[in-house]
Amino acid sequence: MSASGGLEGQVGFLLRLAQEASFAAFARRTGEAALRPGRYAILSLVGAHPGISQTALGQAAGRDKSTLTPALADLEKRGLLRRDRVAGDRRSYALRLTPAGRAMLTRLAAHAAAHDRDLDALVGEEARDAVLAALRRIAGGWGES
Amino acid sequence: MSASGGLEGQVGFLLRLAQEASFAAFARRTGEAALRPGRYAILSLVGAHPGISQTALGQAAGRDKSTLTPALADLEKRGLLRRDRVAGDRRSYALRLTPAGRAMLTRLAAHAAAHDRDLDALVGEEARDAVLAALRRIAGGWGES
DNA sequence: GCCTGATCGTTGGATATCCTACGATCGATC
DNA sequence: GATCGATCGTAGGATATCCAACGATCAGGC
Repeated sequence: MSASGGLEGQVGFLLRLAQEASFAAFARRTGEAALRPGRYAILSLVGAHPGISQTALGQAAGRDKSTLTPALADLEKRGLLRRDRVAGDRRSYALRLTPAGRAMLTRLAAHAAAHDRDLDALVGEEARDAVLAALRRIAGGWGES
Repeated sequence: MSASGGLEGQVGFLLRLAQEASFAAFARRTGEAALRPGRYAILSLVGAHPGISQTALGQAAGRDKSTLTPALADLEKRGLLRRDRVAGDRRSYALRLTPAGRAMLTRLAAHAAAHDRDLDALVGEEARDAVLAALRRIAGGWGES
């Protein structure tokens, strides 16, 4: 970009392209036609925090809580997750994976590990830590170390 | 993520968070309430390639051509860009910035340079090149070097 | 107990994305 | 010149995103 010529134009643009390419490669790898954006993150987070609320899940996922409404409905409909009302607080749901959800998460996690190795090959194991650290800083206060 | 535990879960997730944070910071910096996703990229690319077609622009921007239709209509409506039919090919438009569009691009480019320096401060000048190279590789065949 | 402010999750609306298909147009072939 | 395949850009549809506002519910203070 002759007019801009800076890192921002490039890093912002590259971040977007890299994010889309990474997700597309991951989706291809899983062969999961129904793998939609955020599903793996949701399954991972709920798996790691059984009983988590939708508000807390949204915060952990970096997504608006209203974005989760249809995504959770989809996962529930597919039998991968269930929502139970919280005792003593009829406003809230406790989210938990079903056995099918755990099985799906296990499969996706295996694909994620393989995807991880592909990314290592792309980026180089040495640069990996630097890239992760840089992304965390760019993301801002996320997992600061 | 206890279940996943891999780079993919993290790098994919981090790429998304980093991309959103970078754009949000850039938008705040420009103070341009009307700065919407892709506008800067479009202005930059059209500025650098006067006469470019919508199809070529979509390819350069990494966006579907149908995504550009409303974005270009918006920029045209705001008087920042104009679309002229191509002589000898009534299917195509030649895209060009207007003087107002060039002025807008100049302002945004200045903000982009400042944003660039902020990113340098976040990432560290030394890591910068490594990060850019890594993002290019992850993005796949984009500006391979 | 009643009142008030806060919270949870949903809904509606606006915007952005891609995919498919379409009409208009072009280029090559006969 | 007519035909056919390809291209350009648009439209429709589906999905994902966030923001604001809402109804139901909860907690704290009086």
